[in-house]
Amino acid sequence: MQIPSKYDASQVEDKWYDYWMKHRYFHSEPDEREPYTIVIPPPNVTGVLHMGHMLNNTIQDVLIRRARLQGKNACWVPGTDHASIATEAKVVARLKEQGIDKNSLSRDEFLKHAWDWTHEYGGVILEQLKKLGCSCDWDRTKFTMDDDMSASVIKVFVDLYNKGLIYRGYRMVNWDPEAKTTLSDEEVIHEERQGNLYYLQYKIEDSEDTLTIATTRPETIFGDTAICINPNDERFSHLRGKKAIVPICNRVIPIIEDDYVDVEFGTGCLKVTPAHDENDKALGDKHQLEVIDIFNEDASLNSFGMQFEGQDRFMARKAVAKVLEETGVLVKTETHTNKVGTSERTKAVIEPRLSDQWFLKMEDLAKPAIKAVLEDRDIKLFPKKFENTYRHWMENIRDWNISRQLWWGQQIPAYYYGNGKEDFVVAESIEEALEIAKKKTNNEQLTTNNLTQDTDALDTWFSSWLWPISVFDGIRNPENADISYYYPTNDLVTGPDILFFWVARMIVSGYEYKGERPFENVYLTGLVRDKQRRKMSKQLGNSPDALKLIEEYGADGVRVGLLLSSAAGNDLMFDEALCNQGKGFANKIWNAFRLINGWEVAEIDQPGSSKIAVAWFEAKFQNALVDIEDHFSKYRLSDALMSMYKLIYDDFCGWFLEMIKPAYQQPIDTKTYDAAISILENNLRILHPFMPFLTEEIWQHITERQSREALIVAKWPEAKVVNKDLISEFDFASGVISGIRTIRKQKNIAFKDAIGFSVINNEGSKKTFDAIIKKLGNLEAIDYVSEAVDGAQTFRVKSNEYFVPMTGHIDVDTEIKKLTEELNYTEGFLKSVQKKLSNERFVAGAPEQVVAGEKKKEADALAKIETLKASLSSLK
RNA sequence: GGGCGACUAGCUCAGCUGGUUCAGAGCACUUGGUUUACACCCAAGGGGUCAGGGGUUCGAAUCCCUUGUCGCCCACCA
Repeated sequence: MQIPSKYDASQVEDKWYDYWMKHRYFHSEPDEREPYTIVIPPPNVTGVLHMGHMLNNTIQDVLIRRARLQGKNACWVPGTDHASIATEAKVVARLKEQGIDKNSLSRDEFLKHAWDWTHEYGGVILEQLKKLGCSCDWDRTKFTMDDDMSASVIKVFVDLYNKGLIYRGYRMVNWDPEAKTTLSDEEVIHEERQGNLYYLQYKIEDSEDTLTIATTRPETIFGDTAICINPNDERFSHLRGKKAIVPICNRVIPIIEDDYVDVEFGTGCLKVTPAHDENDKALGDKHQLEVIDIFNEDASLNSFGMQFEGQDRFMARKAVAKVLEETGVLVKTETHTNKVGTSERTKAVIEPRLSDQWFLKMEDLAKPAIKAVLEDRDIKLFPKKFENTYRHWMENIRDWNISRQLWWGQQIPAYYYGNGKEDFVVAESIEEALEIAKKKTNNEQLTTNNLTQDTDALDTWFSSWLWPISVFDGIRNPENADISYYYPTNDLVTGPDILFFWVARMIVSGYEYKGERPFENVYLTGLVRDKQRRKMSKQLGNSPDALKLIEEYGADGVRVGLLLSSAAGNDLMFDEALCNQGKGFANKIWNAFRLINGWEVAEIDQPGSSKIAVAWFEAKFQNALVDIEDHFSKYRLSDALMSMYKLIYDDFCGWFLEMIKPAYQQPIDTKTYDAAISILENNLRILHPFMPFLTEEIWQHITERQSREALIVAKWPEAKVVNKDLISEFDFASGVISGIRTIRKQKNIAFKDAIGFSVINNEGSKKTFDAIIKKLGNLEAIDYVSEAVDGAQTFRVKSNEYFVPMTGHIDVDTEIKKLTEELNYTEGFLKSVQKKLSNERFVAGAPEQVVAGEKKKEADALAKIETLKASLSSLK
């Protein structure tokens, strides 16, 4: 059978994915094994795969595949999120393209369009995850708006309401004028913006006095209901109790005093607009000021804006400023940078707005979640630095605005039976609501027709915060077999940007609804950036097409590329060159397989060099296994991968295969061949989580004649005792081999020409690897001698001296120069060691081990100096 | 404004509670190589006052202080 010398991922990947699916290897059912569970951070149902997803899901797949190999019952639950605000915006935009105005549709009609959209695009991203090799249990795929998922959300809402934790309140909230909905505080991103500070002159009633006020938002003067000065500010003491006149609209407003006002800032007086600023609202409440809302829901001015009615706030700002300037009210403008809240989703500038909204009280709910992470350490965050961030947020947690003025989402299960603010009941269904309403009103005549459901939908995060429970139906059926078996889940892999949105809230809901943690470890990945450290984004166009990358480098190549340099929590500087390195690695392994596969096996004796090679690699493998285990325990996946990379590239391909490789067209002995196969298989086992396709392909090639199960469900290698002595003996031997190669290079001796070789074994080194040195150095023999060999090139490893006899002329001067340099260096080194050792405080203060180490260095250096001197004198 | 974290080779990063893992890795680079597994390869190399300054110590990349630069999170100053 002809095997191509280049590994072609495209020929392989779909084949194995189908094979795994067909054999249902990804599927999990509760059994007697230990469970290992991950729930996917559900991507937006209509989203497409980007680099962040690739990284995130590669990590999850590595973890889940490793757990599967370790014999655990691995279950990775996939799914998508309805992403109410983003999806609704997309649907509205699409309708607009079709000439349909959302407002002309009924809620049900709109939802039908939204579901059509969801069915059309929904799940594309999940199909893309399959290309990446993700071994999710697709039978368990969930969507946050599935009937059972929505029912869980509603049930939780009702429960929290009945516990008194959900309330409806008239509050200042974050209003997104573009999406025309409120947002939670977490969905507001503060950005620094360059703006102006406008100095406006207000007239004082019945007086010639004026008052200058600095504001960033002149258009809000129509909502002014007071001027505030600091009571301690003597500059304004003459204005106490007087009234000011708002320019343009000429409303007369009181001048109030409050020490909230900073005398240093601006002019030391503040215009108070209670409808459009949270602080002003607080001031207004304190001083019982009128509240004038001047904006429509799209943040254009309403009738209070007079001639500016209908203008957008930013247009109005300019227009108002212009009129104020013309009328002499605007005395000056200064540039001013300030932080502006923007919508996470629509990027629109947030407008503080007073409205009736639903809130969840967080303070008490947060307590067990704080304790779990920071005191009991039941949940561990990787990297640990995020615990500080978590603490800060949780300890200053504010009530969560959970209502959205959207249709795409779970509709709030509150039913109004009258016009009063409190005339509502909360229930899981309208029928239940009716019963409660009847009791509450003592009115048996009420029918469902008298009830109107609240039109708001719930924040998407109010459904995803239940994800680890609701995907197992643990809200509706708390004792069911799945939730009992899979919950709590093990690891959660996500980005730090949703630590508050999602992770913290899942912890909260986990303790509230299951009484225990939702997961044990949280692996927070970094952002994927480009080489220039820029965030990858659609606008910049610097985000590569995920599927194209997979086409070009293979899923395995991309996975390796992503993980080669991505420590938890550190941003990942993505470079396609890394994927190419991954692809190259795949090809390297492929060719190692080709080499072994091509050998003819014969019943011949095993050479001593092969026997020791096998023992040595086994030691290296076990040593690496310990390292890898340690890296995994710390979620250092890059380091685990790098350990494997070096093990396979250097130790396996570079050394081991060269050690056992039979001479050209010679057969290999059975013992060595079997050992090589078994070693290759172990390599494939540990590498499988990172490179599932390539490893499965080779595994199946090997096992063609043995008919075993697929690699995906094979067993992770067992840990054995590491033979450290063998490893260090070889490290010495490899130094000798390097020395030989260097001389070959310097003297242009082709590898195929065997050379003579002698050694003065001052170190008393063992001869374990002599056969290997002979083979890899292509030596005629290794002669142990006690005298320096004349007419030879020399090199030293520690105090051992090695000689390669040369037939031609030896350049004595060059040899002397080389030896002298080495001698000078070693003497300098010895001097520094001896200086340390002659320092009494060092000898007294340092631990014994360290002092012994220094003494050993001294002895080694002395021995080496002796041999160098001997060589030198013999040359002279 | 408050907090957190980083700064080590050209690049990306390891270096835990001070001393044999102490100056490292991978990539890149230089030089040589048609050694029949692989040029997506092999071999041999070069390269860093561990951001600057100070301190503690017998000993500091590692601990402390300070300056600088960058990043992130939080925060209602018009």
